[in-house]
Amino acid sequence: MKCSAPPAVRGRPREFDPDVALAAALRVFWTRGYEGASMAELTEAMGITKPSLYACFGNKEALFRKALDLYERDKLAYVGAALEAPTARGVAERLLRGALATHCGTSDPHGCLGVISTVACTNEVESIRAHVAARRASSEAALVERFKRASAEGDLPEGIDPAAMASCVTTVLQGLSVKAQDCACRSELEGAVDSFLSIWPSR
Amino acid sequence: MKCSAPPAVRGRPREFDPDVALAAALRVFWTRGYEGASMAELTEAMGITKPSLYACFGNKEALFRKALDLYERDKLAYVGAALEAPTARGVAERLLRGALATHCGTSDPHGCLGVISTVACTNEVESIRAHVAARRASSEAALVERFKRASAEGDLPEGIDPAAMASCVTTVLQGLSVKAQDCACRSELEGAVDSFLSIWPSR
DNA sequence: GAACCTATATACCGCTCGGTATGAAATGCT
DNA sequence: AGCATTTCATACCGAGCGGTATATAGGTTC
Repeated sequence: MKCSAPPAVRGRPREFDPDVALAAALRVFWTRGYEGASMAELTEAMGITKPSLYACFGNKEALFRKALDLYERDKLAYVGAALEAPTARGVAERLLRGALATHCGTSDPHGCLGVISTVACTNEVESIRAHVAARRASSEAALVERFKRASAEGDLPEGIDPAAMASCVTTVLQGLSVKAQDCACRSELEGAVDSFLSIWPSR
Repeated sequence: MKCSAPPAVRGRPREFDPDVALAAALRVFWTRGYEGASMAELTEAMGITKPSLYACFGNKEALFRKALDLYERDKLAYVGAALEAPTARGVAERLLRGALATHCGTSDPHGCLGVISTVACTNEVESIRAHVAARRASSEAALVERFKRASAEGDLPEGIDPAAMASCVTTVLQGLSVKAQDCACRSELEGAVDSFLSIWPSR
């Protein structure tokens, strides 16, 4: 088997890099939401024409799903890393600070693409909502497991229900995403995060 | 001056009740968001035709603003009432429980119309975002003042910044609105609220 | 070079969007 | 009765939407 080196493509070679184009599409979806992003805006940002987009990515929904994959892989990596913090409080702090950095930074659009998609998508694109909801559910389930472990390790006070506490943390995370979209000032959100962490129950 | 009793309207009388129609429009906006609500869906839900809608309410944006007024008057009354609770914790609890009842009930659409409008509105309808943001800002400012008073009264621990704590509470509120839209199960959100209140700093 | 394959560019499709012109129907005023 | 005025119902408007047909340009393989 010698199928490597030059991919040996037949026909005219593609003039754009799909990864670069997908990253550009992600920024548009992140800024406008799924329905707010028009094909015209997408193609312009990606620097390609509509037939090229459809040939390479399928259709708008398939493009969005690929963008969502990229988003979770690149921008939501902090979530997985946060779960490995040694204490429950450390997990919460990494999650909240990571959300602050990701959704309220200077180089990327503000807010969370998942939240935007969940809140904004209506009518026909319910499949996207379901897709995003499923991912979030699995992410929250992992946090619940992590907090159950923390509870067993005596890392959370006995009166605290791990699952409810995980739900509380994700609630704050999603609230931060909403506020990041219109407040624009990171300092206020940092205050909210600091407050939440300051009332975190000590073991 | 005898200008009362019969309004003495000239011309063909209107065949629908604007208040009822506006309430129906509110439900549509609440469910679909501003951009997701089409004029066809609105007119059908309101039981009137498009010319009647435009004659009575102006245009889609004006209709939305009137619906937003109705929403805040009818559905967000608990916010003002919450501020009159005797303690800061009581204020927070009334706000959170009120949000739960309003955004996660059985008779109304789930989620918060303000959050939906902020997150979903893109492009041209930025004026609506600004309008909603201004209202939320004034609401949050009132909460900050209330917490400052609580702090002065020794109702909040000294290490807690009232403004940051207010921001934290509104963050949770908005997070609840997001979760209410896709989780559907109120019990989980009650757990999040209970957790938050259970870690509330005692004076 | 010829055959073949694939990406590009342009123009176009049907559809839905928010918004409106037009004429008929229903009331109060005189 | 007849007129003025306002609402109602139907049909329509231009614009933008997601998606595509067609033809040309740019490559590899033989």
